[in-house]
Amino acid sequence: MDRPVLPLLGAPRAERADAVRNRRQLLATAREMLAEQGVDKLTMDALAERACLGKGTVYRRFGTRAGIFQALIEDDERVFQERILSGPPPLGPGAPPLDRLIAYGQARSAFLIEHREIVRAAVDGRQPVPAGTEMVLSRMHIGMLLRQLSLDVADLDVLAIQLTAALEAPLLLYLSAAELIEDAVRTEERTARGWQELIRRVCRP
Amino acid sequence: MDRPVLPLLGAPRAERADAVRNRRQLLATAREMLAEQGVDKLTMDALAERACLGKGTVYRRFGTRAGIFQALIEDDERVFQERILSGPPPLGPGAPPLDRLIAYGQARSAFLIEHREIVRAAVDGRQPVPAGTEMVLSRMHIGMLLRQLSLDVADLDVLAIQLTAALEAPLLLYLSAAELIEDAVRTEERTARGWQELIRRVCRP
DNA sequence: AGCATAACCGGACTTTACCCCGTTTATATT
DNA sequence: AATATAAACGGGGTAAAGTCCGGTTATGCT
Repeated sequence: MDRPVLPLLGAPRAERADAVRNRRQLLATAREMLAEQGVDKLTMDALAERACLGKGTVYRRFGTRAGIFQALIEDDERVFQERILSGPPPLGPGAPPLDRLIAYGQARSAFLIEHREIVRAAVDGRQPVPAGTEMVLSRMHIGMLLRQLSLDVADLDVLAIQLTAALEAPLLLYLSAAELIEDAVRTEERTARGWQELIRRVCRP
Repeated sequence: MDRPVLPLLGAPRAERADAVRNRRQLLATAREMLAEQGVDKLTMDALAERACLGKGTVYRRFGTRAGIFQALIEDDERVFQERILSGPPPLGPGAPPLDRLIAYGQARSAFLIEHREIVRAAVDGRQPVPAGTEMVLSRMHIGMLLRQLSLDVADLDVLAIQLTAALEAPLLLYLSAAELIEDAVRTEERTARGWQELIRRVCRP
């Protein structure tokens, strides 16, 4: 008569059905508003009202304004992650780690540029714990590929963080919005080439 | 009888004396509050009141909340910059560029860790033009040293941005506040070693 | 099915960033 | 010294973020 121990410690409990529905509803509405009016018209009040829900609900779901954008990105990241875990090489498995690493960086920066508005809005200086899980994906994947390369490096975790930062931060923090908007294509090209060269240099035996 | 053309186009005019005094006053007050009560008790109203100035003044001086922290950092950066421009080697001039590059990264990460609270508060996701001038210093200096190394690299500017990001972003975005607070010393060591190794690898002939 | 309870919901309330514009003041010119 | 003017000041006003808590509802157990 012991209960099925599925909530295996740590998964406190499955999300309630109405909660799931509301989250979907909120994310969908957020995307609509984003498409129609841009990032800064997306206020918590407006979102709640348009989704026909209370403001409290919005906050319980996402915690903070930046949290909404983090959730949106996580959502988009799922399909991106598919391409990495089971898509065709060199992005997916099958190619040599070095090629995958280069391909990953190029795909990732394209992704970040494509979602630049959301991605930047997800950065929140006030939260003590930095941003969201955004970079976890990159850090883990880059870390894994680095491990496969068996480089002679003392602290692979630190290297993974540094490379992740080199890949993502220019688009999050350092390139001016103007550069990204006016000439996204050129920026993407330079970034892609730069990444390739950086990785080649770092990973030389 | 033509006026002395000192405001040489671009320096629209010298700042008025009272404005200078008020800015100093505000920065000093901000530091006091920061030391006493931490970052998030530093509100615009509280700062204005404590400095015996109007709110409007605060905003004209700094534009935004994040702007205050950017100004504080810029202030601290001046003495840091001295060490680089005219301090003893290897940080200052005189040492080979590779050594200076490594030394710079280590000094810079120590600086960022020491000022972690302010630095993070200076990051503002809502402003379209990224952060402040914070990273300009790093990008320029790293760019200069890279140029001196005459590496065989296609796009040195991109490399400079990437390395700057690898240096700064972990401390701005990616390391959790917990790691930085609980074990700042260890974090600093790992970062410093990691930087050294990264630079060595990137700059191999 | 009925019940206990934990999770969820809503929206009024508080706090805070940021704007605006009539008033005051420093500075350059005569 | 008097004056013109551009800049700086102040503080009340707006809108948006984030908090709270009494009422409601889904879910698991009997």
